Amino acid sequence: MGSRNTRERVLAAAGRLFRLQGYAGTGLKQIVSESGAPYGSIYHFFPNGKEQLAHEVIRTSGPEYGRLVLMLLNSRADPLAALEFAFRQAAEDLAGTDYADACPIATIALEVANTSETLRVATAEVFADWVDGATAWFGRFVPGDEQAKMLAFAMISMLEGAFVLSRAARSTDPLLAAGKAIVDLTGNVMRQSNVSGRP
Amino acid sequence: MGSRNTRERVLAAAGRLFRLQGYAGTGLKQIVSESGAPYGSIYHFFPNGKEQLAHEVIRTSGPEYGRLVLMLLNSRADPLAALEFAFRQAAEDLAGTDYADACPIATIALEVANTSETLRVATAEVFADWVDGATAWFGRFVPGDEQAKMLAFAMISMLEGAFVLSRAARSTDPLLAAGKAIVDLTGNVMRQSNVSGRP
DNA sequence: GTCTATAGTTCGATAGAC
DNA sequence: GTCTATCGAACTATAGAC
Repeated sequence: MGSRNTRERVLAAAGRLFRLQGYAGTGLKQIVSESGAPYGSIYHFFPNGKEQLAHEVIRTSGPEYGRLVLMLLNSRADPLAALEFAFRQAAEDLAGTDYADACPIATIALEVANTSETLRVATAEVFADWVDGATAWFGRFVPGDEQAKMLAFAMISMLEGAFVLSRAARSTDPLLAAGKAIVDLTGNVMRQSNVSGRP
Repeated sequence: MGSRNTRERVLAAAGRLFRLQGYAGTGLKQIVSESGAPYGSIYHFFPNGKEQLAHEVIRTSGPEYGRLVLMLLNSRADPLAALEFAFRQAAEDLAGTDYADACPIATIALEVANTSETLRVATAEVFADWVDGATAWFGRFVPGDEQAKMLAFAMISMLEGAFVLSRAARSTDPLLAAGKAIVDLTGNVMRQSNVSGRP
């Protein structure tokens, strides 16, 4: 049966459209139209309608994007080179997709923060997992969980914020500046911990 | 005549609702309902309808928020204390308004980045003005326009991104961590420029 | 079980009463 | 000029044919 296939095509189309137009700005008709599925499929696979569909988009594309970023970070042995590479890659992906492929859940997160408790919690859990993963990654290079967590918050906030500015300006400058900033910040934290005292 | 008054009440209600629910998620009927204005007032004051209304919201609340942040930064002589104060104040404002009062145009910016060229350009211009203002502010403490501009991008990106995470988690932790990060980063840049060479 | 047709509501926008 | 009533087109959700 193409069931499983249809379900995933609907999810993929919904994810793409939510990223591009937001949650409220995307209609179910447009989703089935783009995925080539009949309208009834939505309520067959997602009985709770649009909210359940968005919930599954958040819980699939969110962790998926987190794994992608971690993979970029782990592709370089030097942490500073890895950070620089990850942000440059994010910038190239963004510019190469007509400034569409940024964070898959940020627009939804802002839209639903005060309108749907269910979806807000789902986005919060995704971000929390990202912070945990990034904290573990930074923990390999800086001592102390507080400093690693601070760098994790800084990196993710910087990435999310730079996505807002870069998409608005249709320029990779904010993302590249954000990459330089997190590289500088991380380098300074590493340097401070390697040197025990001051001359 | 209460005309001018009605127009501003509509603008205020629209700004409030766009921040809380986004652009696509807010209906014109809800805006006139909350502002107490008759429905026809929208098309009387904003002949181009919803898009023109959003355009004016962006071009009024955007610069207004930029001035607020610059005022917070200028309220302390020490730049690091000023940065720490501004981010702490943003965190308190957010928590004190049920996590509603974050950036007035970020949600709209993400929603319209690929759907309305007119509104995208409007948000881009607001962000560009913020970056210019912040670059001038940082320029008072670090030498070189490139470094000041990098810090300006970093500060604004960090603020915007931390707003996303803090609103989703209903926690001020991301904003406070972002504040600590930009303080550290700025302090390091200032220190590096005060010391001419390395031993 | 898969899909179509449609109900019921709300949207942005406008015509026309006053 | 100010406002009300309503339009046509979306929307989400569902009932029911096949």
